Amino acid sequence: MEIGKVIKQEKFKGELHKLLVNLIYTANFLRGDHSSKLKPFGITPEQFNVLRILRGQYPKPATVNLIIERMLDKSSNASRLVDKLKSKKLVERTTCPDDRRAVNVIISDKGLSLLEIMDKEEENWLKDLKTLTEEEAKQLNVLLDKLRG
Amino acid sequence: MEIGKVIKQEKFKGELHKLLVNLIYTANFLRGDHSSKLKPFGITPEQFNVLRILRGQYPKPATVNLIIERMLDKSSNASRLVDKLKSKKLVERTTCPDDRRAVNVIISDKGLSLLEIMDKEEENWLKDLKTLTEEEAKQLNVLLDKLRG
DNA sequence: ATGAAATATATGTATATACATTTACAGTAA
DNA sequence: TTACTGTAAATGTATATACATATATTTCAT
Repeated sequence: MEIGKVIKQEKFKGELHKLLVNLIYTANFLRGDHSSKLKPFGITPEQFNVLRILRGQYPKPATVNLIIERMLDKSSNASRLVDKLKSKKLVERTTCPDDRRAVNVIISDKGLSLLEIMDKEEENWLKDLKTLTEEEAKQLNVLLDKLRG
Repeated sequence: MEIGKVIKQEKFKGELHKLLVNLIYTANFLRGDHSSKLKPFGITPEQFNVLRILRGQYPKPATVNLIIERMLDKSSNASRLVDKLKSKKLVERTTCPDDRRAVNVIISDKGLSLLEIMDKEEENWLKDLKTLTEEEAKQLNVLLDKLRG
């Protein structure tokens, strides 16, 4: 459905303005959707994001800095997110021997197997979202990249 | 910059998967940007959103329900947002005489003039984002609408 | 080696969010 | 009327977020 109809507000100052509204609405929509898919597994989208970053590094450790650098939402508090994941035993955290200010965070076996289960869930989620062709998705990616300048 | 480079993670399970990541990243990016533009005026993007909804209704009042229906982020607590705006004297709230469960919320003169100032700010913001042509923005809008199914 | 600046992470704290529950009222059927 | 169901908004509460600040180290200039 066209975004103007969705939010019952058809007045926009041009396509770019409409696009901002559309993007924020769509991202919230997707985040809510994603969030409810993850909920049964007891993790939030941000925690999921961190786990994936850690799996990307595995078996190398990641520092909190590396996590921040790669996170989708920079404003989240990576240190406390790691804390949460540690208390769920999904990651392990040790002080970095080379630089005692830093910490080495590594995804645990439990974390890896949780991600494996969730990979399948994500596939299903993507299937539900298959309203776009691969070509259209590609086009969207190009335009979003361009939008960020 | 291409999203894979931005988050230093080039492995995606296809364009659709990449798109989800790109959308969430881009929306966070825009929200952060918007948020910092609004900060000098002492309001958050969500409060701004509510003010705009109220201006759209003006001079008719809006109920909290109408606000929720039109908000970009449904999860926000509209009742408390209205509270915040009221304490800043940007809106007025009265119980609805026809239905004493409901409230009539209406944007105040102070709220209207704040929005007028911010309209100009938003124009500048949009100018900064003019990396897309009107045609490309239009195309993005169509694709986002399609994505939400 | 010593102190100043830079860096990595953690913490304090105010505010915001998510979600369940409550309160107050309205509509409706026996 | 009474009791039942539905609805609008407000509230309680646990958790999360934003942002400033603190702590512990490292680096670098002298």
